[in-house]
Amino acid sequence: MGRGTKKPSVGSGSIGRSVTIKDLAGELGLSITTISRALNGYPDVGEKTRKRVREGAEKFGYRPNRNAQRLVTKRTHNIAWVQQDNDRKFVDPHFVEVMAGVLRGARADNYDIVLASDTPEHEMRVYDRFVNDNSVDGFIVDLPRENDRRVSYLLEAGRPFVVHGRDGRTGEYGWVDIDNYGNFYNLTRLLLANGHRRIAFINGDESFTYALYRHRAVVEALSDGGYAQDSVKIYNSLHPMGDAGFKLTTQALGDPNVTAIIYSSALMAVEGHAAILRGAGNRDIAIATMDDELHYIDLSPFAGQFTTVRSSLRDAGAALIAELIRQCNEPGPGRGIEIASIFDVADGTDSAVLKKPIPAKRRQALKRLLPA
Amino acid sequence: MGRGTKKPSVGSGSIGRSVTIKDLAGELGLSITTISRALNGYPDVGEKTRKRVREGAEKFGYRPNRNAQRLVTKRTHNIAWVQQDNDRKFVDPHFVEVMAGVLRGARADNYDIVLASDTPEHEMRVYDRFVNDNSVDGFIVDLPRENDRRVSYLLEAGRPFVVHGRDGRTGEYGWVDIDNYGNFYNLTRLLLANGHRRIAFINGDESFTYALYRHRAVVEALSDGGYAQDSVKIYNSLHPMGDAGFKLTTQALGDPNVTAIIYSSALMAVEGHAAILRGAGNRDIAIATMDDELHYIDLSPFAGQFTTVRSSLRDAGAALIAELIRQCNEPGPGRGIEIASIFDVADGTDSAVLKKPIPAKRRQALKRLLPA
DNA sequence: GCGATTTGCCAAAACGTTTTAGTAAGCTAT
DNA sequence: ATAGCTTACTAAAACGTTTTGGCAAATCGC
Repeated sequence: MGRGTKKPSVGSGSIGRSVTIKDLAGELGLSITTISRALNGYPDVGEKTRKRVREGAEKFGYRPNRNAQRLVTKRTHNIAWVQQDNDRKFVDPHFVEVMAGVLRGARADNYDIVLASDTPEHEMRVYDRFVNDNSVDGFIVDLPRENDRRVSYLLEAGRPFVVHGRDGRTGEYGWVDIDNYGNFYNLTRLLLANGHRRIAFINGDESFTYALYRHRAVVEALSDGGYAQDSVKIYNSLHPMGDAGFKLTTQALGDPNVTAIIYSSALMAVEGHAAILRGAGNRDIAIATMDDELHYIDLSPFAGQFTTVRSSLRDAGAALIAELIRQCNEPGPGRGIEIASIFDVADGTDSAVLKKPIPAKRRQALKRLLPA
Repeated sequence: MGRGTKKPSVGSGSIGRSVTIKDLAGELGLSITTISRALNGYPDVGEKTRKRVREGAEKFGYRPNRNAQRLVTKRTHNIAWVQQDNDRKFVDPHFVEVMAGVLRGARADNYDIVLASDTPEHEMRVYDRFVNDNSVDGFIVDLPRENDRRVSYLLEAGRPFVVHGRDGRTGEYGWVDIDNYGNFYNLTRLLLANGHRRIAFINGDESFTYALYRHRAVVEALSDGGYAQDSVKIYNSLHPMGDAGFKLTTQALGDPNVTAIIYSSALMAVEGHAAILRGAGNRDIAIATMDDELHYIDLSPFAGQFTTVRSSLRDAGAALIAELIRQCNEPGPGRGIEIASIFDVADGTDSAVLKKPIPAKRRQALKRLLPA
């Protein structure tokens, strides 16, 4: 018995059933317990036996069935990442960059990413499914809004998750973010200090916190410096990519007094630059932009021309998955991680103002969630 | 017995173990067989009972453990998609668009996408892992090269897979592709017929078949029409995004006789357009480009100005997953699916030439793999 | 040389489903 | 009334691992 109790696998074998731990145990004359414990590094296996098992596994092509492992260990080594299937903006190209970092980090710890999408109305049922069907260990949450329902849900469900960005709530949860407020506060101060009195700010969709905080930062930099609120005019690109930079820049240039434009994304800055060349080639417009180090938008030709705040989205992705895996391994609340940003000011720009700290009361509003 | 043989779940319950089929069976006074068969639509369950089970499942929040299901059914409803972690070009932004289509299609059939990456040297070990550990039902293969090793491997392994693009081999495998050859053959003919005698072609990385076939098409359109081979100069952007369009366009404009530029991607066309405005604003350069309907590059402002060949990458993604799921359900060889493309010629362009078919011998070379 | 400890291995239970192979009860036709 | 059929349910096996608890042999201390 044992051998022969089962129909022999059909045909060429390439598609036949795979070799199981029982097969390997049979071949090596060992128990399945020993195979399992040998392969999983338990100390109660002799070194000779362990070697024999390793070689046998290699020779017979034994690969543990992932589903059986998951069933018993209750760990899947899978992380869910749910995208909104929104007709206007399905997935942001910035997402690709974050994902590159996430995938690289995941690989190091043998995790995979499970991607799914649903419409905004039904988005939560995907979380519900993943929370309840034991198919993932944790979640990545993207593009948070204030008091994001996904965060509330996952906090309630008690599952590991990390947010890329902050959702503004008080209380502990895992996030990875840059200092959106500080960066745009400083960018605004910098332009003002350099004499710009009419600035356009081409921001993203302010229903997302990253854009909301940037907006607040710009407004508060004005009031803190005693400048008129109409020193900055804010344009929003709800669809933050595409020709938005081009169109909104053209619109902004309609005001002949504008001398500087701040962009929320390098993608828009590059398009905006084209619009400036086309529509206002004779005007000298200063460009300041967030630079997420999108690998497919090379800003190097504009070095010295644009003022940039640089922070790698790929690094953010790596930090996201690292924190998430940490949460999967050690129970307890999630941690917040702030990623550094680096200023590169355009040639001829006086950057002395950057050395002055942002007023404490201002910082506090958004810093309160930072780890101690 | 039944009730009480198990420790009650601890505390608040939110993080407690989830309700199993056995729990539900106990609550409803039915066997687990009946629960399973009721929920899975088997006919040998009374309608009253089925209703009671459905409502009970809802009430107690029963969700089948996915890993247990997968273990016994040997179907995961997961599809693997492996990305190359290549420092230069991790993931192409076009990828996002395809993924949007794939995710939407996957959702309809309750599939999820499992994403992983590895370096080019180790790429195959990821396929090896997925082929052998029972964690996915099939594969999506991206950006094929000629005689792609991934295709060879999966064909050998006998696993369902679909290639986005063709790898040039004879023999049956699943793919979804546009007619790269035909589209660029026609684009070239069109420009030649409209009097352009010096054309720049800004192509992608020709180690990928999509770009290779486009190159061949352009060359053969010249020879078929009896034009000198130097009527077209080909530039390659190994890194097909970013400022490549800008730089290569600037380079192409160095030849004062150039009157038309063909782009392999709208992303480059838009950048190239900026370069033309900047560097050759006074010259009249015709632009023709592939338009993949990238949602974040809106070409509508250029309607009538650019000649485009349009085909939705999102639709391609939907076709990819549909064919893959078909393969998972019915054994047998994969099918090839060609996605339609639509020409929109720039205002004032004579498009009569497009009505003439491509010479049969030309078509044949690339058509041989099409389904009958 | 003998009891205690350590080493190296294993049988069986458990994980949570689906599927197989029934069976008992209720009908139907004669 | 009974053989046969249908309906509605179920016990038990199976999927392929990990983990628990144990046990025999080898080693150690003295």
